[in-house]
Amino acid sequence: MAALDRSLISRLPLFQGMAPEEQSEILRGARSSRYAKDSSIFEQDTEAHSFYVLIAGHIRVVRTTPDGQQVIARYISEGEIFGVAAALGRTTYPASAVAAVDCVVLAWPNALWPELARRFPTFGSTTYRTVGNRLQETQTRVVEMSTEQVEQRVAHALLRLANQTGRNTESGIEIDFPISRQDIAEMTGTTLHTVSRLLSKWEESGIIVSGRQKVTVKDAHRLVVLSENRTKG
Amino acid sequence: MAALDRSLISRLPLFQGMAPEEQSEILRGARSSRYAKDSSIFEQDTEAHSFYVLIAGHIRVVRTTPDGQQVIARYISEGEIFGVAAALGRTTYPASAVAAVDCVVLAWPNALWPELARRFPTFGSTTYRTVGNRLQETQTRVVEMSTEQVEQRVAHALLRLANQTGRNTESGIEIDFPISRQDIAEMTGTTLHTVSRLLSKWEESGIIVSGRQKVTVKDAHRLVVLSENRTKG
DNA sequence: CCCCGAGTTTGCGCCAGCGCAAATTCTCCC
DNA sequence: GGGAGAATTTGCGCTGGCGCAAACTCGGGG
Repeated sequence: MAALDRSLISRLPLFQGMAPEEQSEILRGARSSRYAKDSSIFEQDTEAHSFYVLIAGHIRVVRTTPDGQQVIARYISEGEIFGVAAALGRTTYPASAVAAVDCVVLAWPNALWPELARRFPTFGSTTYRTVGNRLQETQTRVVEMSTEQVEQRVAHALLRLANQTGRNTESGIEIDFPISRQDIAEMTGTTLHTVSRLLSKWEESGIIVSGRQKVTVKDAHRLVVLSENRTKG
Repeated sequence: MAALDRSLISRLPLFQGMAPEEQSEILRGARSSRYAKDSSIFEQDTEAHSFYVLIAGHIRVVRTTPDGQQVIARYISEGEIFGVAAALGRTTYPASAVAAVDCVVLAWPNALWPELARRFPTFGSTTYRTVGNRLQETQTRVVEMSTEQVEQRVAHALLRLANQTGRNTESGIEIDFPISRQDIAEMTGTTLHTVSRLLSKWEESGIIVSGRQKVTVKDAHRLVVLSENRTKG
């Protein structure tokens, strides 16, 4: 903890509106760790012992089916809380969390959750607001998978990534962590082949530029048009 | 409230492990209402003013897309809490709730949530456990839609309905509220035609019997086999 | 600097499941 | 008891997107 930049941490949305001494109190219970790229912070279906805040990096939350297929539930960005099994009364993690790049996280033992939530209501309600957002996002994804074509879903996914984790560069909005065609396929319920074909097409028409594990959105507006392109119904 | 059977209410899982006087205290803030079949308890995207517990009946939670397509998010059974926007810091409902049959519900003004959650931690944590379950179920649904064929998804949906709201009869497990082919289609991301074809096939092989807005599972085991039948991957 | 392997692209054939349309059967209301 | 509308069934043709396979390309490690 001592090594971490306190001012950086106190700027996190999770701690907004809390007095500095309250923040310190909460942070006292945490321990920080680093995770190398591709290492896992926790594994699906294992005993949940901690909840986390991502201080630096990007994390992929993945669910694996019994026959080994993977589905990416979401990406976690800096400042977000994750692995909140404790807050929802679960004893195991429903998915695995894997570092998409080298990461720094804070971890609290689950045993501390009840006390923290009681003593710092802001902390609790911010967490539950996050849970609410995720529930709604997940439901939105169900709706998309039920009603949209693959092209629209991939367009939506890219737009979401660009908004949540996009970095503005001279050439457009670049997704600032390595993401493969396979990853995008696992986010949208399709195959890497189909994603590759779509990205090729979009690159040809100047909507994006892409490379190995890299996508830059050049023309978000046209992507929005694609994502709304009704074909069913 | 006075008219309602107190013993029935105190038996709800939501109130388990609470002293009778605590239950009374909580119930004091509630008001009960009836909703006729097909009437809506609340509407998507409207200001959230209350949270609810279903005392009797079945409720369909539906999300409608901008172009009018509907997706059934879930069914609510007796005893479940729903419309918990307040607990998740939301100001509007993300979906509509429609009575699948005539219903009786208890409603609390959202303003009461913080106080209730603070004074009755059991009540709060039970609610959040429910939210956790729903988040996980919703994610499971995303995984299913990503990795399974339509036949498996419909089989899963029927099994889930049979488990959650099934009524044992001499001829099998009957889903005890009216459910159309269209409803099943909206739960599984397919069309009523495809659902109809599947149910016809299953009826022919004796796995189910079905009629107008009615499905009875006769051979759950074979349905499980179908739901696990790997074809992709 | 070159090689290896992971990531990507692209072609080709096929089929699950959708859209459309029409016929049929309940069920409830008059 | 009969009619009307809603729900369901079924046929048919088509296609989006998947599976398979092979070629290619990039980037990092030796």
